[in-house]
Amino acid sequence: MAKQRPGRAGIKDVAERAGVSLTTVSHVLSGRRPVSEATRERVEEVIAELNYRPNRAAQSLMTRRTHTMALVVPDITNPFYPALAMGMLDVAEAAGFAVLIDNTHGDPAREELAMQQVLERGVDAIAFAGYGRSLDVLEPMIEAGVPAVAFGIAEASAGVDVISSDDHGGGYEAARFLVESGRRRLAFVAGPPTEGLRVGRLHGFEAFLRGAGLPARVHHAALTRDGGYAGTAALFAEGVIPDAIVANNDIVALGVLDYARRHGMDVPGDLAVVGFDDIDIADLVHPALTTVRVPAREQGEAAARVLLHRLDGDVSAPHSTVFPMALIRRESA
Amino acid sequence: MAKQRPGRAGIKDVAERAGVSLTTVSHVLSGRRPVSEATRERVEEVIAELNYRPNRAAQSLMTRRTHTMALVVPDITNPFYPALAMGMLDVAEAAGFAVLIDNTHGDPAREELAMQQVLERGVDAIAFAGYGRSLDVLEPMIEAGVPAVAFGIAEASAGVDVISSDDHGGGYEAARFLVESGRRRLAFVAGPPTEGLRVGRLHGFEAFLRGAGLPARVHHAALTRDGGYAGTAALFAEGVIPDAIVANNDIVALGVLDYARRHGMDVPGDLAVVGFDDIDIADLVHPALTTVRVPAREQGEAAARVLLHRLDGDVSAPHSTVFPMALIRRESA
DNA sequence: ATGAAAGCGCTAACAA
DNA sequence: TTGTTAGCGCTTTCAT
Repeated sequence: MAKQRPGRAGIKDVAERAGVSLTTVSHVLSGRRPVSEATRERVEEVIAELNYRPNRAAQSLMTRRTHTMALVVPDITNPFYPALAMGMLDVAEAAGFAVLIDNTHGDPAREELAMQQVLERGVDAIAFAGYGRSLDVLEPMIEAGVPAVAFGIAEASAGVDVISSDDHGGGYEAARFLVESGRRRLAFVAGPPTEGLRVGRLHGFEAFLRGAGLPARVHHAALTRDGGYAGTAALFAEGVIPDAIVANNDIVALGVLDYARRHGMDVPGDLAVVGFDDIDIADLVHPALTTVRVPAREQGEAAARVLLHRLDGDVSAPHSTVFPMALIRRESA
Repeated sequence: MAKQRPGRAGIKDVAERAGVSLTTVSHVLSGRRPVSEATRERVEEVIAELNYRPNRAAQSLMTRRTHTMALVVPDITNPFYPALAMGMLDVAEAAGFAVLIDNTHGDPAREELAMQQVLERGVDAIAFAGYGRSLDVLEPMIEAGVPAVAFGIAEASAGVDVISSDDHGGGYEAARFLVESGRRRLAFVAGPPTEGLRVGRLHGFEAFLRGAGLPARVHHAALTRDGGYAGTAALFAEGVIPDAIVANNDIVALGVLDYARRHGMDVPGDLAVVGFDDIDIADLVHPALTTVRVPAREQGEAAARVLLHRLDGDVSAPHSTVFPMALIRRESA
């Protein structure tokens, strides 16, 4: 009777074969209403026999739920995001949700496109990672009542939950660690001064040193390996020779290491180096990089959990979850 | 009149407001039947006014198409897959498809679950990457008529297209390059002999040397950094001292580099080292690793394209696409 | 060139 | 505990 793609059984087939109504079958599946043990068994038998699987499209049409969430990232190729994605996938899938990934290349136009998709497809919730820009893109989600979380922004704003890591604390700890291991002439290779995101790292670093009554030298450079090299060169060229350098991220730290190697310095003997992120390569380079780890996987898990809660009816005020960063001691400091 | 989630307009609203029938609106959207210029304009106006977006679930119910493909990978955290994913995402999205990513952790149970999902959700096509195991998991897809492509398997088999890279050629080129740059005592640190996948690299390596009348030493070790170290140690311990080592992948090559550094060898002076994959870190270590690049992004793009073709009605015999590998010359050889 | 009407496969009042 | 019935928002014959 049901036609679906030949071979695919429909709820109608099940009902017929089991000698019950559509409704009953629907209810043994959803459990939203009591069904006698005998009937349930019979139906379940038939379901197995026919290898019946409900059609999600039809379900969604009625329930307005797709059991799908979207993860929007600027660059899936940046190792931070796969780690985050894995965390999100694991908890989402465990809850029966599928995850749709969108790669925007940081392009605002594609970000908006992603939002359109979410709306059209009836995606139930969205996790958004941009490059530190504002949350305006999420406006349509809020309007449509689609639960949303954003990564990396410190403040939970109107309608969106926020997941981030404690950059300030990480910078603070890095400085503290260095000072406690005897360093006194610390410097920080930061990103361009305009870069709004991740300045917490620098601020935390400065905060500790201020408290310790030690000077904090800072050089702004590009957030690249070359930037790290150049920044270090600048630091060594002008003023006091540093005995420890904290880099804004691991890639930059690699540039610092390059400089040290090129100039025959011993790391960590002559110069201690600390990075941020704990990217995969951090423990593969030589000397292995001491770094402040940002919990990517955990953020992904948290995002999925928050979203799941919201879908479960949690309507409390938007929440901000901040993950502590952890100093990973390796060889470079 | 239409109720949807308050604020969301339905096709009915558009029809009413434009003073035409549902049918007409549907057709200006799909273009599947001529509509007078005047009507089309009016309808499009209203669509814009109401910010109308068709409901995909309803569409799918009729058309049996979700404009969604699934990408199933064993470990999204392995840098190869994000690159592949990005390629796939870019071409899929350009064609109006969304991509659902599944991370199986290489677990057969989760692989099967992914297949179930694909079936239930009516995903239109699937790209599958396993850990070199058989394609039996894809059986349900073939049965259901869902276009499927598999990565890394050389032979296109019943019902599934295949995308892979030319491991044999890569191994061959690595050996050739080394010999042409004057090396004569080449060795290969391979994975466990049981490992079916990626032996092409070794075979290609051996093939060239055989042709060149040169001996090919091989040591099997774990496919880890430590494995690379141990394999190298073994090679140096027994028999002729090699002047060039090709490692089964970059991580293993890192282990080789470790050994060289530890024993005060100059790379590439005393020992040339070549890896496989060109993972991100390859050009970040010191010395920067010469490696044979496997085209991850390209494979993802190709997969999406093949799938799109199949969905377009291409019913030719399953095809196998093999991408050439490219030797990336850096400092280690 | 346009409309009316019949579903797609399912859920959810409302009855019994 | 179970069944009847009316849609969900859209596409698609079949008429006009």
